[in-house]
Amino acid sequence: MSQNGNSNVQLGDAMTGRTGDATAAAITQAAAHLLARHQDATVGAVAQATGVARGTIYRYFPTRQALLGAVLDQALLKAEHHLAQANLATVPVAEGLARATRALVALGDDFLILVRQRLLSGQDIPAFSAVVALLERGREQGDLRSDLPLSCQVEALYALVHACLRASELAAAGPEDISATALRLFLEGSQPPPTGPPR
Amino acid sequence: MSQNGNSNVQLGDAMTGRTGDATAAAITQAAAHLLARHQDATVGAVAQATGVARGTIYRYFPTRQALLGAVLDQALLKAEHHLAQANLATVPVAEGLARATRALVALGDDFLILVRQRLLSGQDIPAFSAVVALLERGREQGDLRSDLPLSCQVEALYALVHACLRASELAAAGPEDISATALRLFLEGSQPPPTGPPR
Amino acid sequence: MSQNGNSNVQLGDAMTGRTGDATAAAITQAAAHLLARHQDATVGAVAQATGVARGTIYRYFPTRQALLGAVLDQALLKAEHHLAQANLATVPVAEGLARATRALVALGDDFLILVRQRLLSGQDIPAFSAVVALLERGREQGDLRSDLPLSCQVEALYALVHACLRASELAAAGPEDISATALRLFLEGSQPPPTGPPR
Amino acid sequence: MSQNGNSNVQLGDAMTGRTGDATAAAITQAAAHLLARHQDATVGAVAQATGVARGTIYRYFPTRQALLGAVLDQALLKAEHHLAQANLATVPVAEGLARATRALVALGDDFLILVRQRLLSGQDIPAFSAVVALLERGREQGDLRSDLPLSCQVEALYALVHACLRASELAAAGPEDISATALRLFLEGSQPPPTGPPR
DNA sequence: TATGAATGAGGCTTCATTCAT
DNA sequence: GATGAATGAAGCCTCATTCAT
Repeated sequence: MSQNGNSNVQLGDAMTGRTGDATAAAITQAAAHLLARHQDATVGAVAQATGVARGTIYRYFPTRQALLGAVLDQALLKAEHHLAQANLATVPVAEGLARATRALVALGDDFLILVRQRLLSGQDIPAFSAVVALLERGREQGDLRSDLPLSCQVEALYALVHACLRASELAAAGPEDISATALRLFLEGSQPPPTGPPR
Repeated sequence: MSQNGNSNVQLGDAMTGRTGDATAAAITQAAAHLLARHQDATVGAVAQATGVARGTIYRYFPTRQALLGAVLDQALLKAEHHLAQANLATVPVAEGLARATRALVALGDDFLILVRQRLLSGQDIPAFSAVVALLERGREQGDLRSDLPLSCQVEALYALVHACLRASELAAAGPEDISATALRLFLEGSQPPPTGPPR
Repeated sequence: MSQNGNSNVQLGDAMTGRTGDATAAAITQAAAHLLARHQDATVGAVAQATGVARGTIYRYFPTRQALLGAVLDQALLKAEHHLAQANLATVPVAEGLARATRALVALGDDFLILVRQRLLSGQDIPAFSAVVALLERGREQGDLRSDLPLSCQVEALYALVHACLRASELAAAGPEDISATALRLFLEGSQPPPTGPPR
Repeated sequence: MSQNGNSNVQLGDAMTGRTGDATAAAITQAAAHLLARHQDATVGAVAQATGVARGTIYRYFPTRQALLGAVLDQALLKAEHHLAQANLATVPVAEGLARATRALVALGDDFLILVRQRLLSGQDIPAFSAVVALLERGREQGDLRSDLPLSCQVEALYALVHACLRASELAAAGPEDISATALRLFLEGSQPPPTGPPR
């Protein structure tokens, strides 16, 4: 599950009623927000954003790489959770694509992180395998065109979600609008609909 | 013309034997190649990729920022040149889009650099204004759907070119295939064609 | 009080045990000692003289210039303090000159630093304005000759203190001897006293 | 004679009528002017001030140190020449001091260079030995006070010449004024003359 | 446990020096 | 003989990491 082998401490602190995990979560969350924008955010910046001292980061994550790994793990976990809840394999392709797009948009920062990781490592993100499987099924069943490489369709979907996420950051659009736009661009493209206005 | 479209080796001045310009060009070219992939490429890495010592970089570019700026300027210049040659404003929208896509793909590394710069600065790249104008014209003339924000369509086009460039890096596809795929995904989307089986 | 006149160790905060101030003071002190001799002393040299790592310098002074500025500021502060305590304006000129000379000699390294700064910047050191005022008063009251430019007399006083400080560095003379010699050279010159041995 | 062992080439160029020494002299002259002000002037600055390329410097001086040595040698030579012409040993002390002061002032940049060198190396400048001998003779013959260390008097004379040279740089005074002022400050000090107004 | 001080490796930049033309 | 390109050693600075409190 964890592709980085990070297993955070999970000791309940009976005294203070505050778990070490709460701090760790705050750190990864702040880090995720920064890393979604600057892949080279410094440990000091993460500490400042979290509101703790630099040294505290190292109490929870032995190295910067470990922190990055934990952020990735958390993003993966969230992605897996969202996509698992979408049950992509059990619904028609059209409905599955709508759910998948909504799920990816809902990931927000974590989607950006995972996609960037994909770009850097060149490897597929395991958490997205359900999406790839959905596209494959769509091609087999004739719901999606199959005259273009699958990999291009995968990239296109991610890229469109990314683009709409970014474009909407300024436009103050809600997640529903974002995912709807991304999905329509993915399926129908930018040509005008052949007959009548788009449903 | 290479996939990068970089063909600026200007050796061969038998009179003076000056290689200064050639060295500067080699540096920016190597830097562009690296920066298209790692925005934080080291000056040492650029030097090594160019095959010169670190100090030599500073003969031509006083600071790292200056080097980055030169790479950007060169990319802008090339983009302007390619797009100007495409005469986008004088042809039908469909043909214009085909030309624009081919031009963007031909930019190669420089396209990646410009798009990343756009992402970081949040500002439009002036060299791409002809493309934006083309999309606007398409929307006005009914050649493109106008029920989605223009900015999303702009982002989508760039994102699809980017995605196809990247996807093809492994697939060893030629620029013609890349641009054709990007254009089809942009116009038609991933739905199967309405009538008859694909091709 | 040491020949350098540096006595700014401010330890002793038993509560917090903080040593930050002490480290900063140790750094500026070591830097002052080096800079009094080599204006181009390396940050590494300062670190070594202080007994800390190079990076530690940057905990306290963001840049080398900031360190130099802090050393200068400290020298100015000490000079102002010493000269203020001398009450030059409230005593006869002869007594004032004796006090001023002793104060300048007591500054030690800091005097050298300020004088060098004066040489480089070409501007007057504000902390020395009381000395200039004293010389002016002496000229007006007839206690000092006024047939030579004031600026030359100012320079002469500084130069003689400087010279005697330097000359005594090898001769292991105490500050009293140094300031007495400088004062006599300044007032009486090197001619033999007209009648009888010098008092 | 040369304390640095530099013996510059002295080949007459029959073709061009220009000796290599002319270039070397131009370089040392420019270097002397810069080094009198910034002891850390770069080779590039010297080249620019001379109006030649950096590489040309290295045709005449194998290293930066060699160039500095040559500048020093030239300054020493000039000092020896000026002081030898002054015949200090053959005239009364009073006249000797006047001549010595004029000679030192006449050295200009070279005086500054030699004095700085003295300060850095801590060793006496051989070219100034005639001045030291003159001061010693003055002390023995009762023309100069001997109740202060000789070294202080030596330092004082140099310091006063230095101070007056510097003070006059702004005041646009001629060498005669400068040396007269320095000499009076050295001999009589800053006290008002005992009887009657100064000449 | 959390903090802030300290460290040192590595990146940017300058500049003395060498080399080919 | 003169030039400008190229090099590499150091110096400045940042930042990941360790340590003492």
